[in-house]
Amino acid sequence: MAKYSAAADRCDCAVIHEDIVKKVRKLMPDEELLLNLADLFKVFGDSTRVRIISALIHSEMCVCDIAALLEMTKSAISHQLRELRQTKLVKYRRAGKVVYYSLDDIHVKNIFRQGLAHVSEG
Amino acid sequence: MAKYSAAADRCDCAVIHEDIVKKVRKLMPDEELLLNLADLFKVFGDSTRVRIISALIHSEMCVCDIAALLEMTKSAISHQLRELRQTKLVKYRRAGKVVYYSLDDIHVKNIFRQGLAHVSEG
DNA sequence: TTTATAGTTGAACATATATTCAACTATTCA
DNA sequence: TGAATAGTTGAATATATGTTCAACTATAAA
Repeated sequence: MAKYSAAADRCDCAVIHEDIVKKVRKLMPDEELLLNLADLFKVFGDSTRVRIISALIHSEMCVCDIAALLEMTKSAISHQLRELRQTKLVKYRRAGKVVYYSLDDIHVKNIFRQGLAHVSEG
Repeated sequence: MAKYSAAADRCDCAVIHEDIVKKVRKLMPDEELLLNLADLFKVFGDSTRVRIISALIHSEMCVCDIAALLEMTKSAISHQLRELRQTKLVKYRRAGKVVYYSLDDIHVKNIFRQGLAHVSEG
């Protein structure tokens, strides 16, 4: 997410409510934390990955089974699992030729369910 | 998110654990719901939008103030606010020339905080 | 009406990213 | 050892998307 570094070292308008801007600036989390937060949600923001997570909530699964379940190639699934691994949302164990993936975070389910509650009511 | 429709009408491997695949398939939410879920998280998955949400948690703000706070142009902010409007995560009211935005969903704060808890612990 | 400011919008551009394809590694079994 | 299967990986491709730019609307004040 390297944003365009050009131009935006100053906004193109006056601050209308300086007091509010100052107040909010103090209350907001660090820039870096918000970047990490956006990156976290970005991982959830893809239908393939969401479906993988949605599956792993119910059971540990191997790559082949996930591919069959989602009707996609092993390669496509494997690429997405790598992203989920790198962001530490899933863990894996190898048993012979088979690699089993499962959720690796207490927050994953909560974040997932919270989002699900939102879109379910919508 | 129109995925590549090509080829993927069948996975390129055998199902190893048919019982698990069948069981998980039954437990998973509808395809459409998961698509909506991914779209929801996608909105949170951008640093600019996350920063906007993070600001609006603390106070209603006008476009100019948000632009000043985030050191970005009004146009860039306005484009993102439109996305947040379309997904019904923010609402707005006009007062003269000024348009004030605020959060428009009980879930937004919860989803945000849940994610924040995750990245804060790391 | 004229001017100024707040905000919006569409197109263009640059960048990010998901899937495909082919080639590869790892493990099991004969 | 050789064949078969599970899974991974890098490059290429297609697509999605965030910011910029310029032009626009809306409102207020002179």
